[in-house]
Amino acid sequence: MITPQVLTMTLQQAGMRITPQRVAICKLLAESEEHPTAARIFEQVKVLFPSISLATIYNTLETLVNLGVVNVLGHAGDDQVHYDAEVDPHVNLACIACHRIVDLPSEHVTHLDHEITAASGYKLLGARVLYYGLCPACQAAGSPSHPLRKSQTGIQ
Amino acid sequence: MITPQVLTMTLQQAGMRITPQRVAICKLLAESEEHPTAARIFEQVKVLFPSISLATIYNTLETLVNLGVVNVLGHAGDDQVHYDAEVDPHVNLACIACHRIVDLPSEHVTHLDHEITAASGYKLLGARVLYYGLCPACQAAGSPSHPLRKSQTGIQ
DNA sequence: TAATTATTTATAATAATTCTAAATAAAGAA
DNA sequence: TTCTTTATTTAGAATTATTATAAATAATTA
Repeated sequence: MITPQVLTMTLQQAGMRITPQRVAICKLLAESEEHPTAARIFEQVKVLFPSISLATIYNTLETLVNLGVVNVLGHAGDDQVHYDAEVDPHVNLACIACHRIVDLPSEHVTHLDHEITAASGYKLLGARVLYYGLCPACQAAGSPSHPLRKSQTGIQ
Repeated sequence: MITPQVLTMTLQQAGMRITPQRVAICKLLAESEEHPTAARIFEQVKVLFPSISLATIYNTLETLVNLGVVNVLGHAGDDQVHYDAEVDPHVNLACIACHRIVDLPSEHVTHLDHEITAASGYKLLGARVLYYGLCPACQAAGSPSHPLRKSQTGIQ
């Protein structure tokens, strides 16, 4: 579990100013259970800062990603990039029916970093581990028939 | 290593017609060492089929993804979605400097499916396992200074 | 305080992807 | 084969997430 403070402190240590907008974005990212998109963050921060601009959201996200404290999950069926403030190794599980993404601790994923580093010689900066499928609830509601239609998956 | 035949047979078994355009796209996907984008596939297939449309590329990719024989890696620093015809468990490694993506076999990743299925109850349909960092060559050429600037990463 | 610099905002621009409708090709029946 | 029906492709328009730009604002320093 990451705290809002870690995010804001990271910005500060990178020489950036701690503005109220950035604090709000960091707080939302750290405390959100979902894996928000820029648009979702925008509409939530807008409640506190009605004049905030989408550009500020994108700028701050980009900075946090580049500093390595936020990961990018990519699209998850809605044409929007999802972000994850939890950068410790874990699996993200997206349901293609209800479009929710949940976190899953994983014994194997915790070892991946070292395995990859040792085998490849890469200097790792981030990861995007997203599995997709049908969650138990959506399976019970009736799984999609094959061949799958676009509206049924949407993972891109 | 997947073969072009597996892809075309999958289309056939799903009740779709085997057109020359689809065969060409399947062949390219299966034989490509890179992890191509729709635009890249388009320009390569265009050599054989000068009249092919981008819409055909997108339609075929969408179908193959929905049938589970092609995975979506998402953006890799170039604002374009990358595809991977290798759906057996492996790690995709993207270099944020040279923007190349390579495959990496992984002992841990091969076990992830079962671990996730057992722990979550999800019915898994696909995965997106992309790690990003600096490849050995780009490390030697000089790693980016912190804080990272946008043009240096580009993973989104 | 004034001067400087970083940040935010609003809006325009970009471009990947999707949609639409007409044209074309394939499959099956007679 | 030819006719009929259906699937597919094409070209181009439409959509929309994201990025870029420039003016306005806020923070910082002296």
